[in-house]
Amino acid sequence: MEIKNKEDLIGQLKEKGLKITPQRAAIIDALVKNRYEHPGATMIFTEARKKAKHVSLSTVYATLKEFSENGLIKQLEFDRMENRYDVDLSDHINLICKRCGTIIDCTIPAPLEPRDIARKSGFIVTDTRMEFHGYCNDCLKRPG
Amino acid sequence: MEIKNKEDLIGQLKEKGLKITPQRAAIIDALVKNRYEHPGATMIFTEARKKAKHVSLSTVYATLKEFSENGLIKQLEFDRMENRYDVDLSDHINLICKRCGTIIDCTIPAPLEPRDIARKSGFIVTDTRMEFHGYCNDCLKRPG
DNA sequence: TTCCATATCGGAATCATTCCAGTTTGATTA
DNA sequence: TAATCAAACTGGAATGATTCCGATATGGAA
Repeated sequence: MEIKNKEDLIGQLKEKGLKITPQRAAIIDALVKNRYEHPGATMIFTEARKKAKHVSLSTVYATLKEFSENGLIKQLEFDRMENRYDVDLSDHINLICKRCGTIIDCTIPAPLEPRDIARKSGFIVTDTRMEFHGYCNDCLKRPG
Repeated sequence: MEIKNKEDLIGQLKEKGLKITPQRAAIIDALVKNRYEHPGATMIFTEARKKAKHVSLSTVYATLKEFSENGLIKQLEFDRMENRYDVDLSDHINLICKRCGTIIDCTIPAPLEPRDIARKSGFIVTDTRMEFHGYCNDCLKRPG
């Protein structure tokens, strides 16, 4: 499941027991069509409106959250910038431009060497962010 | 410069031509003293107040931003959670608990294998975040 | 001591995101 | 095909971390 299309995502929705609505179809369209832009909620809202006239921003947010939580897409979180969404769930590095916000997928495997990245893509790495999210030992022991 | 203390940071301030104020000294104290907690602005504010009675939250934010931009500390950015600050600028992985927000430093080198991390630390990785921030090719060509 | 660029201040503004309470609807079942 | 209801949608209000603002204070060079 490297390259997901609309049908794949709708299939996943059904599997999870989630409903397929015109709004969701339009949002999926927007996500797939603009996959390389790693669109944010605003762009998805604008794009989705072209297909389904009646989509609200609240719905776009709720839907993107729902999709993320169900593993259909990945949410790339930021601080003073809109979150962005990625349909490509495979392991890859995101090259994020501090100036223009462009996000480029980088599939160079294993040894994460900023120098290699730079040489191969022309991207200059000033700051690396490598985080693993999950559950710490203490929380795993604690019930709840 | 693996383990930074108060004097190191004040030295860096001088080097950069930044002023040393009671507020900044108190903020540096808070940063160093709570380094393993990776404190957020609120905790730094509370801690700094214990030393310097007159520090405002605005100043804390401005100062942390200033310090981050000048490379004295590293800002760990989040979406719906306070940003956190790290005095340790060496390459390391941050293990972030999704439930309690604890941030644990992980100094395992090279091949970033979630399984290894889990085995060595008892941390269960559900989500990896590896991002390189910098400048893309297009932006480098463009003037400004 | 003077001086001024830099810091600090509190309060208002920002803005992406979430919450809420009321309405609509997909899709299951009879 | 209609009835049913949990799930989804809606717009507007609320949230909350962070930034902005214009005024005031001050570190440290001369």
